[in-house]
Amino acid sequence: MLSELEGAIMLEVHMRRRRTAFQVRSAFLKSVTSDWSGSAGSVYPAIKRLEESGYIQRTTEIDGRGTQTLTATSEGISALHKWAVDPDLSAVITSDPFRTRSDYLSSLPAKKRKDALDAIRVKLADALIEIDNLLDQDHILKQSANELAGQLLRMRIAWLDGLNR
Amino acid sequence: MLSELEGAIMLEVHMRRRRTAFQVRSAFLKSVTSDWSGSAGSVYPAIKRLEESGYIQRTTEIDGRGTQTLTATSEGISALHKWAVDPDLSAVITSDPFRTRSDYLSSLPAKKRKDALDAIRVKLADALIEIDNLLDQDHILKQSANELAGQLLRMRIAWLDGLNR
DNA sequence: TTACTCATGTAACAAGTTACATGATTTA
DNA sequence: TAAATCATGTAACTTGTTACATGAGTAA
Repeated sequence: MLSELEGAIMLEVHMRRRRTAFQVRSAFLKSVTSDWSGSAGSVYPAIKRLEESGYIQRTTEIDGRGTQTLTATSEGISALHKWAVDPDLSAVITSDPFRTRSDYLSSLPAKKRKDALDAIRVKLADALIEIDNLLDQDHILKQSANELAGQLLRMRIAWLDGLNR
Repeated sequence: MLSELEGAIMLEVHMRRRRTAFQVRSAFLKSVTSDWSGSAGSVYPAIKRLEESGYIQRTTEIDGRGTQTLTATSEGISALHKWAVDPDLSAVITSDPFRTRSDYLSSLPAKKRKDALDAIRVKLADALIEIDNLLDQDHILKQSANELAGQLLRMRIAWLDGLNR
């Protein structure tokens, strides 16, 4: 089964029909939801693995720059589908730094707590604005993901507001 | 700054006043929100690091079993607080397998999509029942975390329902 | 006495991060 | 022509996973 990073790379390559490793990296680097750092040391080896598994095909362009265009093979598309629809993977609750801290934060004495929560709310509001801006633009391929990220932030803010009352 | 795993270990040790490494591991292993696997190979080295940083103190009990009780030092408590209230860490949007798949799932043709979403909804409902059961019990120290995990699952289910309409 | 739980740890392996290294093309 | 961007990759290091190794205490 594909790893989360491998699946995300396959998604980029397949959904956009063709991508270079550099474009995949850039997408991760720019993503507001910092799912993956997009570090060269993770993306290039992962693509190498996907190629060795026969999920990705590489075509070297004749542009002197050595640009390599990646496309998903039919086996790659199958593997991607299997990975994407697996119900267990979609039900997993992964680590959330906000959730990890929530009980500690709510246990703080009122004054200290208010200061901490106010600073956090500011950052959450900033992040939300950034995501809402994205939703106003094109980004058709990431619309649901950005929508869900926005909902997550709103959920956190609502939780903070519930505490301070 | 503490890593997420180190912070979570400090939280366990500090919030419960004293813990053995085994108890910390067990808490992670049993946790419904599978934030950390609780593997021995991650917990024991992390505790070693925390001890070397002077954040945790180790007392070996005289029970023949070699049980080692861990307590947080005052430096450890300071580091924990700094880590817990850092606004940037609370605003981070970490990887979410459900969100990663959301755009792919919504792009599927109606029939295929319905089958996939139905299977996922079943798993989400199961996970939600498990969390709601936990909330009915004691678990005072993890109440907020479990509450937020439940809200996350409800959010996913609502998103699925929105698609199938 | 057998099985389970409590208890600590290491070794091999896999995967990710940061930093480095290199060079072509484009834009100001 | 200098700076930014496009483009690919490796090396050292850190962290985490799986599996192994060991042994004491407890309950059936």
